[in-house]
Amino acid sequence: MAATIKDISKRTGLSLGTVSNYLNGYKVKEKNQKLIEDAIEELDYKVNNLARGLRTNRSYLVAIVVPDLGLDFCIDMISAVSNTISKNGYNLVLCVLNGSEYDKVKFENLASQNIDGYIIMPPDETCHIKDSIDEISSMAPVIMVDREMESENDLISVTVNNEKAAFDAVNKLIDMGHEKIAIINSYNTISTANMRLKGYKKALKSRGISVNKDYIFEGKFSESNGYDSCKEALELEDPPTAFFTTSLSITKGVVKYLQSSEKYRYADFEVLGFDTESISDILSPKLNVVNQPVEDMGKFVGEKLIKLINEEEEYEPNNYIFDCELNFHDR
Amino acid sequence: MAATIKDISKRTGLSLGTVSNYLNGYKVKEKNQKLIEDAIEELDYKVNNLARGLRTNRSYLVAIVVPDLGLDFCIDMISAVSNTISKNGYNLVLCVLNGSEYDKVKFENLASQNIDGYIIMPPDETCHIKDSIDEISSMAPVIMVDREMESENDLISVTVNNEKAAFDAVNKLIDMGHEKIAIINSYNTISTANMRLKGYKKALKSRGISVNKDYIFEGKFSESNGYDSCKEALELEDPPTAFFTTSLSITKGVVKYLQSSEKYRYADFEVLGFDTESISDILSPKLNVVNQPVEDMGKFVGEKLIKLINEEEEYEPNNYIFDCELNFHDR
DNA sequence: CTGAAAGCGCTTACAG
DNA sequence: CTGAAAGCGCTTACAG
Repeated sequence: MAATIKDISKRTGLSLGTVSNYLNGYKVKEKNQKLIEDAIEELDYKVNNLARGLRTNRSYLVAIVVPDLGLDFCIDMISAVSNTISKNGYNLVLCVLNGSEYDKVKFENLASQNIDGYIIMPPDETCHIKDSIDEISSMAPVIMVDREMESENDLISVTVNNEKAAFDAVNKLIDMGHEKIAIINSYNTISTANMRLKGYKKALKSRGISVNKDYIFEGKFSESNGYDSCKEALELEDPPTAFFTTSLSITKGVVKYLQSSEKYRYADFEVLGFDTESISDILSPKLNVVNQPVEDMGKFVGEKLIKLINEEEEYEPNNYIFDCELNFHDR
Repeated sequence: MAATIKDISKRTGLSLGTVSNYLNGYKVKEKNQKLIEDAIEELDYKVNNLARGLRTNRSYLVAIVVPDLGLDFCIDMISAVSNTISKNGYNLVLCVLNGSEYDKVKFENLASQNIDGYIIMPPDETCHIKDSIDEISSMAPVIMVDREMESENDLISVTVNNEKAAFDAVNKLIDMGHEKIAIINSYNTISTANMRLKGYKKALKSRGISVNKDYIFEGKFSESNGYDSCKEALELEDPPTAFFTTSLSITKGVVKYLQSSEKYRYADFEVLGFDTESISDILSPKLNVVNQPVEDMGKFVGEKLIKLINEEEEYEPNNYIFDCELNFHDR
């Protein structure tokens, strides 16, 4: 059996309250402090967070809810958040909501753990958990990340300037001489996808290039969407010369098609994708990349959440917007 | 304030015990059951796992400790485990031990959460947490994954047949006509790396090819190790014609070097790597892959841990070994 | 600075 | 099948 505060109390002859005071950083007579420290050492005492949490209404648990561990963005976000909160003594509970029938149950399991704060990247089918988010957000601070989502309570959200990033990226492709640019995107019910499409259209228009509906592809953030859309695009009478892809998996699908095709060569097309840094270097020529500042975002989100939990800051609904970085290779 | 069992008790006129019995699936008069269910519905009552856990010594938390979220193996393992345990009402706490000075603190934070069971993929510098693992393993079931590690208490471990997989893979390269095969590996203090090196040597010997020390590279499981080692290998007087790489990141480094080199072409070398499925298809020619059955392993580990937690199974130290699958492309 | 006591929300024998 | 009571390990006013 693990030692409890009671054991420390018995061994030192001090009351529970005094031991507790020491544990929580309150003043204790130096002599007693020594006594307690020795007892802790000898009994190998560890605070029981369950008990502490029951009293203080704290679990020291932060939850991060993500739609898909296949997305580099998610992984990097988890990594950054994990780092930040662990420095503050918090642990990270990971909840993957992949659109399955279990999502609701998973979220309820989460809710029963008295989580101190939530970081949520909404899955595609947001409806599943919309109510749950509303409910949770009245219990603990919630920060929405990456994708916006309408909610009863206004929430803090942290996103990237998707429209501007797409606008800049497509402009760069035009600078390089491309006019026939396809976009392979997710559904525009997802806020990020919608914004990227907007930026794409805006860029074309700003340069006097008309938007060709045939060049706009919608599907999942998946390899097969990239693969199939690329195939379809190249079968057009007037096929595109460049591809603007809005996720790593879509980009992979496009490259896969180009590499496996007998008719086309990857090197003959310009491919520009969101979040593709990790595979850019292994291709020749390299991919062009729209980099999201995930690490910065994760750190920001983690620190913000801790402050909200500690009530060092008031919860004020706001949308924090980060800028992307373009990384074009030289040809 | 969230409703408690007390509120339900008041509203229904039943005792705390009866409500608790209902909640835990014990028999309750049908009439009372209805009463309770209505009250739960109206008050939107949710069990407080903190309180329940304090009594039952259960946190409904399973922890997974990983060395690096950059490894596909880790991600897939997390994904599989998460899926499995969430079906059983458990939540997953993620702890990333990346070899930093904070590792020890992170692990202690974990330990204070009364985790019901641990899944641990040891980081490179196992020494950091060796003691902690010994300590933890006397409190809750621990399953070691991927890498073996000596420990005071014998533990359950789940690994892949690394030696055989490497043996088979290198044999296949020899079948394809290669004799000058470099291995770019991690340090052989890591059990997986050590086993893979053994298999590599064994394969060469079994085919009468002498092991050339110049072809054996050791470093981190990192892109830069792959890149630098590949460069070094090709600068040898008698450079290799094939590369056997033991991780995704190493493989990426090798491919990156070959793609960016002016002297060499990626297509002229055979590259065979562990865990490289995710990037195989976007290269031409495709990569040869040693696939670890991560999903199966994760499911197995998750289910095993739940059984151990529920004491449906005795904890018996054992090493469960899974087989890898080779995936060679046709040239 | 310290001690005694109440209580966080739940479960668990024990009577009945 | 149900109720009263004790207790899980901690914190928190409140006296002193």
